[in-house]
Amino acid sequence: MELLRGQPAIRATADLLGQVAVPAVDVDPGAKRGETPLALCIAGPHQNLLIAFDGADELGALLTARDKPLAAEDAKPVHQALVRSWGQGPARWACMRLSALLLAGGRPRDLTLGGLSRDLQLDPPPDASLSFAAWAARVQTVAQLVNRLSPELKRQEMGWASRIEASAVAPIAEMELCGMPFDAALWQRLTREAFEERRTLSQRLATHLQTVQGPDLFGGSGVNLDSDATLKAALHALGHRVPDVRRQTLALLPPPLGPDLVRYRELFKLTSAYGDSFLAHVGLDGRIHPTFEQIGASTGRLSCHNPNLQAIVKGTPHRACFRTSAERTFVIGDYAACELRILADMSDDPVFAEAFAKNEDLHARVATEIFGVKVTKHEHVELRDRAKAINFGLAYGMGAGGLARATGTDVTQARDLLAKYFRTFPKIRAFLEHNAALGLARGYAHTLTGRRLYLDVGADNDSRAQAERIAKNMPIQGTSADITKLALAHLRQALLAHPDTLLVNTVHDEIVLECPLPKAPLIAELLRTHMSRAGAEILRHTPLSVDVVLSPTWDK
DNA sequence: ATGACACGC
DNA sequence: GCGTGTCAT
Repeated sequence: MELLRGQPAIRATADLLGQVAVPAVDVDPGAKRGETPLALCIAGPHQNLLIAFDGADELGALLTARDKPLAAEDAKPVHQALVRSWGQGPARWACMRLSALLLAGGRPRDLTLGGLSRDLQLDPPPDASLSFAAWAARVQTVAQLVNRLSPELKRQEMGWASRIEASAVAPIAEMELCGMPFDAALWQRLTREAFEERRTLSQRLATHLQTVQGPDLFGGSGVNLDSDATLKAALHALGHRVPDVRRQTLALLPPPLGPDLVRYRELFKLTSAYGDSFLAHVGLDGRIHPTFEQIGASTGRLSCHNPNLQAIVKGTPHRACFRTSAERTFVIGDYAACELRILADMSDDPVFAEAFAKNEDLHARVATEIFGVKVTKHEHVELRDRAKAINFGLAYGMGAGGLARATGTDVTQARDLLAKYFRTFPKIRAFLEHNAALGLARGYAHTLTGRRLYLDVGADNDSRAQAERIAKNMPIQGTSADITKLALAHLRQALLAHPDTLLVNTVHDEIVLECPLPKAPLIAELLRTHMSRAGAEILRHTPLSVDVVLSPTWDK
């Protein structure tokens, strides 16, 4: 097969782009791993081109400057390869994987090219490693599949959700390339200190526990503090009848044993998850480059790994290791009470609506309504805490059991509290129960943009209750994900005019930018504008308020 | 491989 | 409720 280059390649590409609305593209496997790209394949359903990837800038402009999306089997790595070689990529992608994931709606499905071809009764694609011709045939199959998946998404009322996913590919792909600026030396120092403290603490704990167990061969206590089972046994031997060795349980033990054990477990976490394994993810540029899964959770939220930047402990020195250079700053945008505002919008509850319109302290307002006494951040704080626990529980789809665990009460009391809550907010109860009934009847829950999550409803009561919780919660959590993804897409386009400003991270309802210090106020306004605009596009009448913070480190 | 735990939202 | 990562079994 002919490998085109130079002017003939550009002419052929222009021809193909004129004939095919959404052509599929792919780059060679090495290019996806970050090596210099060798070859590019562009295909329509009935034609294909193979092009030598030798720095034809004109080709890049041709592919990325169009208003229409490009298609790919898995768009993110292709986008990254295009950005690495041309400094730019298209604004939207018709990604076969993401489309199939949306249609699957949380049900297990074979997302490979072969599997999807079989599902849609297309000819099985050949093995790409066989030849250039086989590769081109595969890319052609991608073009055919995307042509079939797109109308299916529309038919299932997921056109809006899929357009959001299509425009979130570029910002997410570019965020991975950017990474977060990171102070590895500081991290190393913190880890070393944690190791030291852990060692001395483990020696002190050994002398306490030794009294029952007796010293082992090596003079230690014989109790492996890192093993839940042995630690529990040792505590039983000392007469502490603990049900488990969770932090909350250990905290109740008398000093110095209790506090020491709590601190030890803390340090254990810090030295394992945050030790050298974390440093392995520092790139050659000194920055941390995680991997984002665009539809990582069944609700539509992103997931993050290697490392998981969504689980960095707040309020610890470790967080300050994410730090910009002196002449730059983070601009951190955070949706305030996002899930609750979505709940307010979707349920049309008047009290919630008023509280958010006036920007009141919602937890205090809810507590005042439920308990019939005036509650503020200072008066009757314990009542505010209980209201807050319910509000959070609702946002996360907790049942009475979960609420009891969260508040430290028994299930009866939790049920009581929930009943009181729903008497006070009948609209919220109606909305949640409507969602549960509709979800079970239709077999899926959905967000405001049409994103679906299919429920597997078993025969038993537990499985039914589980499905109901998901049906109540997914529309809220999933709509939050829709909004954040839409904001990422808007921001990516807006930041094309600010090449010195980078999109570096996102954590569910938070977006982190990095820019030069002098333009931080401008970027802060831009971040706030686009985040609230995304909210306004999806929610019907509840404004989303966005807290924006400027900081050289990643804390708020 | 799996369960327990701890972190985030 | 949804995730990821670590360790011990």
